Amino acid sequence: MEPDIASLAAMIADPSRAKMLTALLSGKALTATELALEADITAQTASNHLAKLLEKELLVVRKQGRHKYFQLAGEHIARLLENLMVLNHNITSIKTGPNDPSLKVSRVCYDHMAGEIAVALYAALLKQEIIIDKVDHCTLSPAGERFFITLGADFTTIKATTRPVCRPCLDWSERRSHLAGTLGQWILNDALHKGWAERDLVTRAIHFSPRGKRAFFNCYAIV
Amino acid sequence: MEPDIASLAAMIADPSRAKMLTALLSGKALTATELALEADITAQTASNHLAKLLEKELLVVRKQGRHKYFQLAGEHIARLLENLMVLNHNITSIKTGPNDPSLKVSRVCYDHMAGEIAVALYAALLKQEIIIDKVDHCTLSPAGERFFITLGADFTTIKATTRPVCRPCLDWSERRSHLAGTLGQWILNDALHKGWAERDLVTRAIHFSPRGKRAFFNCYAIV
DNA sequence: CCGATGCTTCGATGAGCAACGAAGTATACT
DNA sequence: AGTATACTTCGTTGCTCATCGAAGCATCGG
Repeated sequence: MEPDIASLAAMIADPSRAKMLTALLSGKALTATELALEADITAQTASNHLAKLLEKELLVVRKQGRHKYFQLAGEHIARLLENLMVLNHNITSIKTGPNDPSLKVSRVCYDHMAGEIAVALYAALLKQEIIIDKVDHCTLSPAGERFFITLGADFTTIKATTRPVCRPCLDWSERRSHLAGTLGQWILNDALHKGWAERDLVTRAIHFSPRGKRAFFNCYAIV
Repeated sequence: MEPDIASLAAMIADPSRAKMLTALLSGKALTATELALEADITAQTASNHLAKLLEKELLVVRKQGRHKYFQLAGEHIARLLENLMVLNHNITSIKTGPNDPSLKVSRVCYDHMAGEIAVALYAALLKQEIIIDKVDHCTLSPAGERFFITLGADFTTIKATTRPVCRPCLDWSERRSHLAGTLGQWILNDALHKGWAERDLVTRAIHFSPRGKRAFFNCYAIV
């Protein structure tokens, strides 16, 4: 028979679990109590939910002393969640984008950047033909690879995984593509590493310093 | 705040609704009673579910006399459902593929082909460089377009929509890509039109005649 | 060791909601 | 018109499951 999509969807259908999952979209590993706080429930119920999410393999866990660090089981789960956001966003809301303005400008999407700046970056990379776009996918051009090497990117590690290097990821606030994949990951890490931006300690927001933003825009020729 | 993915997921989380939705993955428009039968529930409860699915815009409806024909609201919904299938499939079952052997061989996925044959077709198109694959996307090569024109394809209509012409769609039984998009749609319609295959009247299965299968394999050089 | 912290198990409570029977509305067939 | 068919509305029932309090286990810090 057809596979059982209901039980998987049910994992996301509970509001508390949904809150936990979206919190984990930050890519950070969070402890059980942090997730309980995030979802506004007690530790007991959170424990219950987390057990279910583990059983269905939406999450993985790493035990460290008396803490348990939970993470999304992989990019595929993150993609599913973002997919749901895009669909639901298109459906329910007139007002576009998140209410929190800093989330709208720049935020983390699993392990890469999303939001206005990320969408502008994607457009800039396209314009310079660093990446080549084909409706719903993209590739890195040879010139693009050279460009990133001059920035200090190490393509032996970027290409080491089975994950694609470039992947367009639909931005639920902008409804346009931004860059995911290992290269998207590298760009975020690089910007953080160079001190151009910092991750918010509680939300998914990414805060650029004024200088950092100028440097970032200059580096990638974002207009 | 973050968008509300829970309520959308809840639509799919109910087993009866999930059955209806998977039935509609056939791409066919089904009436309320047909869907009630499919989900093994009475007409009243089905009516209830369908109202919810309409409200959340997972379905669209066309009224025709005393019948109401329901369809998926678009390819985006179909993709979401197939995504869920892939994930759930990878997670829960050891045995790969559907139990029904004819579904495993060939079935409809919204408006294109899926299953063993469709996966073999995708591989054959790749090998002949009719389509160019890049991990998670693909494009039609110029030679490929000429090839399909000799088969009688009309690219003015194929390219008329905003939908991509080629799109890889992960096959939940084979765990490999098959071809979606308007070209995937054309291939299915063409095969049906030429009498190589017929759609099952009740399930999503596609039945190739022995001659039809030979002709299909020969046409696309499937090995 | 002992208290504090993080997480889990158990049992009870309660709310949400899927399900259906019964009755109502709309359309079609003759 | 009159009956059958398709779908909807209403009210009731009953089950599932999220929630939390209480108590338990594990780990850390002194």
